[in-house]
Amino acid sequence: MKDRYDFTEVEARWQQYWAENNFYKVTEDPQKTKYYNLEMFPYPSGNLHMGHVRNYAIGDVVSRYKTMRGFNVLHPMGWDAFGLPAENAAIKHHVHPAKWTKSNIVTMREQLKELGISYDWDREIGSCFPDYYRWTQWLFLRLFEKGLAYRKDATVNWCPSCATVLANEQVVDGACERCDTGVEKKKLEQWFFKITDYAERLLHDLEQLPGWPEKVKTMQTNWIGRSEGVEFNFTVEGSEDQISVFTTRHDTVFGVTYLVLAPEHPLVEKLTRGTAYEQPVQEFVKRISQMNEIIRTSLELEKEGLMIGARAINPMNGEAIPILIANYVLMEYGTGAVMGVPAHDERDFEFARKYKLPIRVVIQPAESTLEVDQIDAAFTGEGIMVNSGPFSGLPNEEGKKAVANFMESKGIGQAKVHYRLRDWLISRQRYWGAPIPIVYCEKCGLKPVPDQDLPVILPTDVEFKVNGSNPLTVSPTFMNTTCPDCGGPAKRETDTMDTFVCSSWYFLRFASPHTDQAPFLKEHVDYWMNVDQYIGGVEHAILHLMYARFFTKVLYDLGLIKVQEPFQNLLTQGMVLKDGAKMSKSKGNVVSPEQIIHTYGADTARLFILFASPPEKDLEWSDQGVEGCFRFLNRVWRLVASYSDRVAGIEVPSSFPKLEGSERELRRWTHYALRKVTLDIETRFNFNTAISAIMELVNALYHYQAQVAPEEQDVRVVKEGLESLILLLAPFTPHLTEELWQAIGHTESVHLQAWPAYEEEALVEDEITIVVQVNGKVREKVRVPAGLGRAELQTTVLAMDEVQRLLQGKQLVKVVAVPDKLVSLVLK
RNA sequence: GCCGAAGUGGCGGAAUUGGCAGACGCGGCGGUCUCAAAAACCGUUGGGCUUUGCUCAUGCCGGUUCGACUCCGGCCUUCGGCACCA
Repeated sequence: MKDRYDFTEVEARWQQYWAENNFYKVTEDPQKTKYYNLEMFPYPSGNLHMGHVRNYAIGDVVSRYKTMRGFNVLHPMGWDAFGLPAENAAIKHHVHPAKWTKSNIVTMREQLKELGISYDWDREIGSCFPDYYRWTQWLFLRLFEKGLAYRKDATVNWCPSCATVLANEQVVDGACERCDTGVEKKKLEQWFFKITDYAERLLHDLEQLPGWPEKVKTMQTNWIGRSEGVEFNFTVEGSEDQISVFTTRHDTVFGVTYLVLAPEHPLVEKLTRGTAYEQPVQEFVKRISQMNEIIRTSLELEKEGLMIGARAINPMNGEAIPILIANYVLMEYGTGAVMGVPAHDERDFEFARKYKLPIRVVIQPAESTLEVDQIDAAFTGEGIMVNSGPFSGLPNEEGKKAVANFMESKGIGQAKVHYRLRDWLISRQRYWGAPIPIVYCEKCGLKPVPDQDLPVILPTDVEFKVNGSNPLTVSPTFMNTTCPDCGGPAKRETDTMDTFVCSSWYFLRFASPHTDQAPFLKEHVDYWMNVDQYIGGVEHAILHLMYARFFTKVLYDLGLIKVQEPFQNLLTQGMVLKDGAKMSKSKGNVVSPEQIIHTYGADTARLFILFASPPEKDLEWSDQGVEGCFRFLNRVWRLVASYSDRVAGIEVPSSFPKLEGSERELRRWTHYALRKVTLDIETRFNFNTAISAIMELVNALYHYQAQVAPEEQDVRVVKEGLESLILLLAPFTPHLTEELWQAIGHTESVHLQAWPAYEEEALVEDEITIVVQVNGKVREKVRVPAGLGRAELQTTVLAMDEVQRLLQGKQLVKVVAVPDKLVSLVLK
């Protein structure tokens, strides 16, 4: 064995060994318990960044640990390979997106291999390849058949400079993330997935996910935004027209003093046509609709409204109240009309003050009395209903039920649940995405592409213009097709799918990555699903994780899979920071993984990133910390090298006789580390404390080496320590440990070994240090036999000279003795 | 504004069930080796003080307890998410 730790040579050699032996290939094995471990697949942007390294290092520890524990581990990797940057590269560098993406994949695959991550590369997939997106299209068609994919007019984010629609997440502070042009609102016919049909299940089934962080579940709950209320109608005075409103405060329905419609409400035009209000209302509506949504929905924007001349009748008390339109009422939520109760709603109060609308108190708080002419804020708390006809005197929560029942029995309205969640807009006016498999026939109209004609392939003979327009719309070879029904001329849909569609089912494709019969084979998916451990950044807490859950439920309903939730356990890793900020080119604080790997090796990089912080917390990068980890691995190397010749031929006995002194101490450290590392990984993924226990074992081994003369050393105890050290370190630093495992006399890979068990007896100590506290402060320490009972412990401690000295001149009020821990004395 | 998370040495962090606060690592200081340096190794390292010991100290104020980083009440700060959702 070499004296020096040559990481470059060691890492290259073992990577080659793993590749040549297809070492991490996995197949379905009904004899073994499966474990599906998945990290979020990356967008192939060109290079791995530290966030990736962290994500995949964490995942690799889990995989290698579970494998050593005897599980049949599925650990795949692929590429979320459609998306905007490829098109930007096409425009800027005149490379085709496919070519650019492929070369990025080659680079990043190489980098992942250099990190020594244990992927089954035979299962690699890429969402931009026809053998994958064929099935994305196939799944689209299943949603289409179920009515879950549909077209409707929608107001979308439009970048005039790029001539395309942007996703909400591509709009940063009201501007296009790419060219910084202000985003406009535009009405376009777009494709949607009806995720709102699944709102209740998506919300309810969160309860079935105890292995998810509370934080993520809360975020999803808020995003779905369930609210219970009633929907009921006001009648427009002197006409048959009904205005439906939704409210969660039906207990305040007798306090309604006006009605507000969204400017886009369909009745606005009808009610003002030919009246004196027509002109000003039209101007108002035009002005509001030209505002972009970011400004319009910001809280800073002052509430603005306008009377439209008509009045509405409150069905509960027959009162006629004015109708207004206002900028703060959204057409997309509820019914697009809101009842105004200024006394009990902050927004209504502000609005009523501004426009001198009447205010009527209908809920009185318990402690005080609200007077209309004195209140300076809405009262939104609990109280007793007043001025509310037959409901006066009821506590408002009870009143809610009574009003709802009354409305239902009289046919005025009904209880209803609304959600904040909107349908998922999936169409993009982009080239580099999965084409939506739809054609428009002049005669037959909108027709789905038949399954056997899939995939609808992206054409390659296209040109990318600087203005960013979708080249599909000017590609005759793509656009012109024939109708699957009548054979007549037809045009293809030129929109492509949001990349989140592709990533909503990729975890299923890993079960059968190469089949051309179906998106996945049932026997494979039923064996592997669901994902036992999913690991990725918290930035996907809502979008990706919600969409993937939605797809899973749809596929369950279609009978294609047996699980209703895709990810059993979720680990959201923290960010990698440098100087307290997220690494970014503009801040100039980027540390390149390649650079670190070439200077210190992959094992050092992995070890540092796992040691610096627990996985779910943010991690502060430290060059000196990396060096510390490198020093540690060198220390491990030299330790093993110093013993390798002496221990190679030695067998570690299955049990040791009762040892004393240094040998006993060393065994205690060995088994302490075995226990600590096992529990830290098993129960809470705290790799940082697991690694510190391994460091303590190394310190103990060095200590033993320094304290005991070479000829006195017990090589069996040493070898047990070294073997434990190497096995415990194997999931963290896979290359180094392969090398060291061989060096101490083994021929099989360290990663094929069983995870070592710890021995409780080796941890037992004969004597324990007990702390003596006086009035809560530590005053003395004493060694006593382990397991000494409460009474004996108390007697022993009280008999001590030092303790007697402390007691002098004081009165002993109370003694608390905790075996193996402390004795606490209360003195007066 | 609402929801959530977090505040511990010079720094990253540890303390798993209420029981010695600061494990492990970084950095600092002192030493060994060396002509010298690097590397490596050994020792030391929360602050203060009148230094065999005492005292302060886990964001702040209070409470419960023999005993609180940990539990309870009230605040402050930072970060993340949502934000006119009727």
